[in-house]
Amino acid sequence: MNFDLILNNIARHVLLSSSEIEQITSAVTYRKLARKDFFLEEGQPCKYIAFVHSGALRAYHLDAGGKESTIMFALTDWWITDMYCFLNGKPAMVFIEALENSEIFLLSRENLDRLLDNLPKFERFFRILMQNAYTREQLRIIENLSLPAAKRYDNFIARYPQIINQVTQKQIASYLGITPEFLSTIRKNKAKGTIS
Amino acid sequence: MNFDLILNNIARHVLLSSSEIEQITSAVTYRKLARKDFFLEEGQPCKYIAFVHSGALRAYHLDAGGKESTIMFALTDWWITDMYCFLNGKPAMVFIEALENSEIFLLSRENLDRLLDNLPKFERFFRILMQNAYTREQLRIIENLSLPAAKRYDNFIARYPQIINQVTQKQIASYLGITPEFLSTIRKNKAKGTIS
DNA sequence: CGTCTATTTGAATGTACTCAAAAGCGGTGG
DNA sequence: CCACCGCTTTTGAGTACATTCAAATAGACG
Repeated sequence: MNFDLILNNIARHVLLSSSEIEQITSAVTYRKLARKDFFLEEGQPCKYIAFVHSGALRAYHLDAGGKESTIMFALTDWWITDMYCFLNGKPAMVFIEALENSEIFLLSRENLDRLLDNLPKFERFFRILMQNAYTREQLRIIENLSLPAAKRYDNFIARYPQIINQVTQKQIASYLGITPEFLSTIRKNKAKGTIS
Repeated sequence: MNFDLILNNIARHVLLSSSEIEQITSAVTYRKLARKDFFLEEGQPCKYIAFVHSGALRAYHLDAGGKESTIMFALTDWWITDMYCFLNGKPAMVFIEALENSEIFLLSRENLDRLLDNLPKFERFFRILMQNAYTREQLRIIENLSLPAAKRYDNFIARYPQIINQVTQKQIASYLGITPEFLSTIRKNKAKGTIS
């Protein structure tokens, strides 16, 4: 089992001793997901937080009318779960599916709590993880409120340039809160402006 | 100086010893804000996180066209700042103004870091604060993407029933991402449905 | 009391959506 | 490995939701 990626992800924020490394690696479990497998389904208990070792996942909400709203993408080296339901023991509000064959590390609520209780470094790491998640979502809210769809698309592409190879336009549209048809016309208009 | 409210806010998540209480109370400073005073202005350094001891604040973004987008409200017993800029030392992206005469406690970045370094309990408290902030924003994003404006308004009123006495409709509209005129017609339609 | 801002109302406009159909592309199985 | 099938993307027409602009009314603050 290769823990380099997940340990480096943590070590980017806190320095880990070999004992701490040992406790962390023994707290997580490895799992493979095939393309289109679900890591989590709406209504199910959300028992784990996932670290993406390889591949790509997507979390989305499905409303009564069947409309998908993409909450987040998680590429390699990202953490993902339905955080509210994971932390509060509620049934999941979202689906999380593998966009391609993926490998993830799972951390259960009980093991997370044990790490938080026993390793001050991990408490700090998780605090920083939550800080970053919060400020990222805050920024997304500011953009959703203040920018038109075309500009939000530009920013998305600029911020996550590598993502376009792994997700469909339909999925990007549902992340931006617009229809795939409308994203298509946005892209057409953009192309018109370009001299090639 | 009455620290009961802020200490209780923290003690809701972690138990504090008298030494810890002493370190926390000596890390914060008290400040009064008159109605319409700014706690923070766009472009300025964001040096503090604020705890609202009394009154109410509002954070909003102002775009090039002069349109306001309300990021969050903070009533009594809430924490507020431009978290991204506070944590990363960037100039503020938002204005934070007092909606009425208010009293706040300020915690500087340096003092926050000291508390995080010296008090594991405070690190835990702040982690939980960030967790809650993150999951709240996540929920807001889901609603913004999947619900029509009228439903978002209902949810807002249901979630923060006391807030309607302290903020204007114009401010609520800018929180929901719609114009005040449109919120007005939403309310009119709602009233029509009601037999009184 | 007077002024300034918020709220309501209505008309005209525009942005983004729905529906439908054609074209493109990718995955899968023969 | 190619051909088919299904899903994604594009395109266009018609529509609906929400905006802009303007003006009248109401309400709040100094």
